[in-house]
Amino acid sequence: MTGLRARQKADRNRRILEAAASLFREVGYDSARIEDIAERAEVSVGTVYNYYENKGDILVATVSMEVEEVLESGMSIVENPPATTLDALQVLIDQYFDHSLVYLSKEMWRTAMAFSIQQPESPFSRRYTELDGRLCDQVSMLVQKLQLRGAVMPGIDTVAVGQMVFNNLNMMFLEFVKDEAMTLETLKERVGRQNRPLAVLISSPRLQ
Amino acid sequence: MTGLRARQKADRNRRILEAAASLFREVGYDSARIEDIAERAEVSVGTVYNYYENKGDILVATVSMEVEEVLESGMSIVENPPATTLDALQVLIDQYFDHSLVYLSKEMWRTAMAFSIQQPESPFSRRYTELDGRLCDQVSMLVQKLQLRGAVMPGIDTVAVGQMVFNNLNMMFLEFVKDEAMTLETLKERVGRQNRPLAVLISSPRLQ
DNA sequence: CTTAAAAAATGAACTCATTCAATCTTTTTC
DNA sequence: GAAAAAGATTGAATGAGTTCATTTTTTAAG
Repeated sequence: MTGLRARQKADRNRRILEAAASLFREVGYDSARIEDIAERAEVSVGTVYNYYENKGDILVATVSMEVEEVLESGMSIVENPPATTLDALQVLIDQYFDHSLVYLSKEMWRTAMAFSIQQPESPFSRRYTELDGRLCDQVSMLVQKLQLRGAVMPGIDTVAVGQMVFNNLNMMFLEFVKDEAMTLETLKERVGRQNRPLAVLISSPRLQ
Repeated sequence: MTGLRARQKADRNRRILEAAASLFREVGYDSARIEDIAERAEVSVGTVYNYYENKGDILVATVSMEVEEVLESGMSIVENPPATTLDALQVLIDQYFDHSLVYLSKEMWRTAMAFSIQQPESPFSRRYTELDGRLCDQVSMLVQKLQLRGAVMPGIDTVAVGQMVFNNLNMMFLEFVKDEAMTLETLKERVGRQNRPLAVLISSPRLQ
C-alpha cells in the first residue's frame, strides 16, 4: 500500500489546487492571496510553496488541466472528421473555443498565458507549452487525415498547414481573451474567414 | 513658447524612459528596481508613477518604440517588394525578425508581451496592441500589392491571408523569445516552411 | 509684487509574494 | 520499540511594487 506520506502529499496537493482554482474563479487572480489559498487548503503559506514554485504556476496548473480536456475531446473529431476541409477545421476549432470558457474566465486565461510566456522554464509553463504543441499536432493530424481521405490534395505539407492554422487560432484566442467585450461568435467568425483561403486552396478541386 | 511646466514634463518623461531602458538592458527587467530607475532619472519613486501606471508599462513603452521602427522599415519593402509571393513574404518577415534583437533582449520581449496580454487596458499595452495591428495590416498590404501586380491570383482574400501569415509569424516569434536556445536562423527556417504552402497556392500559376 | 489656485513631486507606509531557519512528523535502522 | 535520519510543515522576516497625504513648484489673478 502507499505510505502515509505519499497519501498526505497527494491530498495536500489536491486541496491546494482546488482552493486556488475556486478562489481564482471567485475573486480573480490578483485578489486571491497565497495566504487565502493556504487557509482554504488548510495548510501554511510555506507549504503552498513546497508544492508550487510560485503563484503563477498554480494558475497554469489549473489551466493545463483544462487544456488536457480540450485535447481529449478533439481526438474524437480527428478520428472521424466532417468531409470537407473547411468544415473539418471549423468543427475542431469551434470545439476548442467552446470548451475554453466553461471553467476558466478570460482573466485566468490571460494571466496563465502571460505567465507561461514570461516564465517559460517553470514546471507548469513547460507542461502548458507541451500541451499547446500537442494541440498543434492535433490540427496537423486532422489535415493529414483529410489528405489520406482525398479531401486534401496530395503533396501538400500537412505539418506546415497544421502549424499555420493552429498558430493563427491560438493568436486569435489570445486577442479574444485580451478583449473582454469580444464574443465567442465573433472569434469563430473571424477565424473562419481567415481559414477559408487556405482550406479551399489545399482541397482537392472536385470536392469544392 | 512652451511653458516651463511642459518642458520639464517632457524632459522628465524622457529621462525616466531612458533610465528604465538602459537599466532593463543592463541588469534585466526583474533586477531593475523602480528605486534604481528613479535614481538614474533623478526623480523620486512617486514621480515615476506619475508618468507610468506601473513597471510593466515602462517596459512596454520602450518595446513599442522598437515596433514603430520595425513598422517603418517594413514600409519600404511593401512599396517595392520582390517579384514572387514567397520571396516577398520572406524578405518582409526576415526584416521583422532581424530588427527584433538589436536593442531588446529575449527577456525584455517576453516580459513586454506577457504584460500586454495580462494588462491589455494599460496605456502602453493599448499602444503595443495597436502597433501589432498595424504590422498585421502591413502584411495584408504586401499581399494586396502582389495581387495588383498579378503575382497573387485575383479573388484571393488578401486580408484573411495577411492576418493568417502575421498571426503565424507572431506566434512563432513568441516561441522564439520563450526559448533562449533558439536562433534567428531556426526561426526564419520554420516560418519559411510554414508560409510555403499558402504562398505557393495563392500565387498565379504561371509565376511558379 | 503678493497671493491664491492648480499641478507635480516626494518618500514613508502599505501590501503581498516569496524565503528560510526552526520545528514537527514520518520512515528507516538496529 | 527507541533513536537517528529524512522529509515536510510552519510562519515570521524580507524585499520590491505601489499608494497617497504632504510638501514644493509653477502658473494665474489682482
